[in-house]
Amino acid sequence: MNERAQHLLRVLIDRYIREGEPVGSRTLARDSRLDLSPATVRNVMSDLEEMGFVAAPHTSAGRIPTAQGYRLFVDSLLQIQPLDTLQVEQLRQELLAEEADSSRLIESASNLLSDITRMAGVVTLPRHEHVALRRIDFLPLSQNRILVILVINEKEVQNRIIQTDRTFSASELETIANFLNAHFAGRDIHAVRSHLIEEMQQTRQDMNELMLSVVSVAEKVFTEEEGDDEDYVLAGQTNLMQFRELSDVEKLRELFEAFNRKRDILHLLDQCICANGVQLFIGEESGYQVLDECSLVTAPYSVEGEVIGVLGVIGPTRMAYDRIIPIVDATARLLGAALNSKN
Amino acid sequence: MNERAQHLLRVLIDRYIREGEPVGSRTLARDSRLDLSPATVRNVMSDLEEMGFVAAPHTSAGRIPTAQGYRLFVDSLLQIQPLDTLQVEQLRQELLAEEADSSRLIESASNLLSDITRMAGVVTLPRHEHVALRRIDFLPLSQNRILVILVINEKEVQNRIIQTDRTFSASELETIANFLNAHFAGRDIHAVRSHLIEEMQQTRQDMNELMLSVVSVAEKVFTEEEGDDEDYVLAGQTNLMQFRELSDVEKLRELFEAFNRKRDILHLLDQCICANGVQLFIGEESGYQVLDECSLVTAPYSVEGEVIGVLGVIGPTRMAYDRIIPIVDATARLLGAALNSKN
DNA sequence: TCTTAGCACTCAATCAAATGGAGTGCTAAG
DNA sequence: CTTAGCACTCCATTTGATTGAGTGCTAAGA
Repeated sequence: MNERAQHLLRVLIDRYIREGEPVGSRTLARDSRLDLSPATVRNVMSDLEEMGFVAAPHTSAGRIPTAQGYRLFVDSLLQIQPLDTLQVEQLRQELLAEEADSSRLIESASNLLSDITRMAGVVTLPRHEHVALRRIDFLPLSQNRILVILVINEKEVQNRIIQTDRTFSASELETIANFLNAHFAGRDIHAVRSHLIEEMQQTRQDMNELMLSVVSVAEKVFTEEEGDDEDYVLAGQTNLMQFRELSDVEKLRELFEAFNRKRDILHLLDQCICANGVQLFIGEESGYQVLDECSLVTAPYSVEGEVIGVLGVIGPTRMAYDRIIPIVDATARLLGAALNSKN
Repeated sequence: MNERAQHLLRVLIDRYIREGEPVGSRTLARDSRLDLSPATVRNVMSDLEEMGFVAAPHTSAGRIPTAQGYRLFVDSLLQIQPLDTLQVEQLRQELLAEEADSSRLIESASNLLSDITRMAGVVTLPRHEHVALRRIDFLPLSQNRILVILVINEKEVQNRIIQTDRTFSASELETIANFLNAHFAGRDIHAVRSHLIEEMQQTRQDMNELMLSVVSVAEKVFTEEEGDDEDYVLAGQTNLMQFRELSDVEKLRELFEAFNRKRDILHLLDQCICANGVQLFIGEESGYQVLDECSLVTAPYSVEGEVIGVLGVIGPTRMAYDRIIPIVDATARLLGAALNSKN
């Protein structure tokens, strides 16, 4: 595939992204500034079509890029200029607009992505490789239920209600909490759990009742912690409704249901967690039919060098990749930094 | 307006709700079982149209109900049979499917509504008339920030990060927390606040530093508490995308944006809080253009006789009111009961 | 061998006219 | 008050014609 063909492909895609209409040979010949006749361009197009980079919606329409065409485009034809510092600074301002805990930050990031790209933004919740217990508290409720308040990773609060076999008094619970806090504050929560279980087995015989209670309660708490499935925050779904190429309500519905179902999208995002930079799924590349007309631009975000999540933008395949890619990239860095600074 | 006209209107609306197509005089004459000729029916229709209960999309189409027509229909023509105990029991099961705190209950309810009606479900967060402080805890973070954990109303946990003027040590914070817990546990949070402020003014001169700290921290906490704006949980938006009458993408987009904006919808829901039972907004009645093609069926829910929120269903004006109304009604009762039992 | 002009051809989109059918309004008679 | 009859309206669908953009192919030129 020669230089000229690549150039023409680039011009075609550029124009198609801007105008949204199939590009014919005459237009392309003019746009390319190559001083070629439409006929020659047609020959080139014919080749490109054979190679699968462009396609014609019908016999007498111009050509539009295929997913494969876009792929070549972003991989080798596209030069993306990184955002200048001013823009990055603006992004940072917006992201840090409010005094924010991590979950609010995630939401901000998602909104930010959708707002500035005018497409849908998505950010996975950060996964914690090691969950350090900072503090645990119990409050008795009625009917053998206990409200457990868990502070983890310095500043994240989780609470849940657990059901126990017997009634614990307030003072009992306080004792248990004190014990756990004294012995395990700062330690990894899974380590705590296994440690407790081990301890239980070793000292089974002479275990006092308190210890037993600690274990049984802690078990409950930490087990349920496990079930904390991964998840993401989506913003700007409605932005997707203004694109001509996504104007079929039924298709749109299926797309939105996929967003609600979350599983497929999560699966895709998971794949991006190991890419060390911006990664794209263009059209059918995703492997999910609902996303056939969409592209997903993602970047992992990390704290202290460790990747803890992925964020990205979802829009029609016909999107301004050169603009979107640096935005996603920068947002990922900023989010990582923000999560870090708030430690 | 005579008996016969009412009967015909009822039959027309019944049929229109089922079939979704304008009903002509011939069909209506047959359906009504009144042994009338189409011509007679036409005369009646003409009257009904003049009175504003039905309208013809165009000259040679049948008639469809107007908002006013639906209004008369639900107010005096419709007999809704309450759900039987079996169905109610099923509802209850689903609502209580999991060990749930109140926010999860709200979500369940919303999902439940959208699932069984196949439309959109909406539930406002319960507002707390009096917010009783059960427990307050502080954890120091870096940079003069403090993590505040607030347990209110026996079992709801809120946390926020506040910024203070000076650094508080862990032990200082503990002292403050102890003070607050000892003096104010169980009291209304607003009472606590005003009490603190009052105290501050009375003892301004000889106030010790601790007391000052307590007040300044508490002020921050309780002030921000104020900003806890009302909100709702929406489910099943996508269900709305399958209705023919809502198939215009642009309109749909506006509707969804209204859902995101929340303000207008909240305003509507607020109006329902004082109705003592199911309330409807049919089509234009809502006063919001985006809802022109929609109806909103709501019911307030209450705990211990006090209304604390509203739930409802949003769908096209052409909905099976006889089925929806009792569902909304029952769900409101069940949610109230569930919130109560979990006390 | 590559490029290009020329030409026939295809196909979507648009428009106009024709047709059918569902349903109405009106009128006059029962 | 009811109803049959009739003229009329309007939508929906089909059909055919027209247009224009763009293609593929071929043969001639560089």
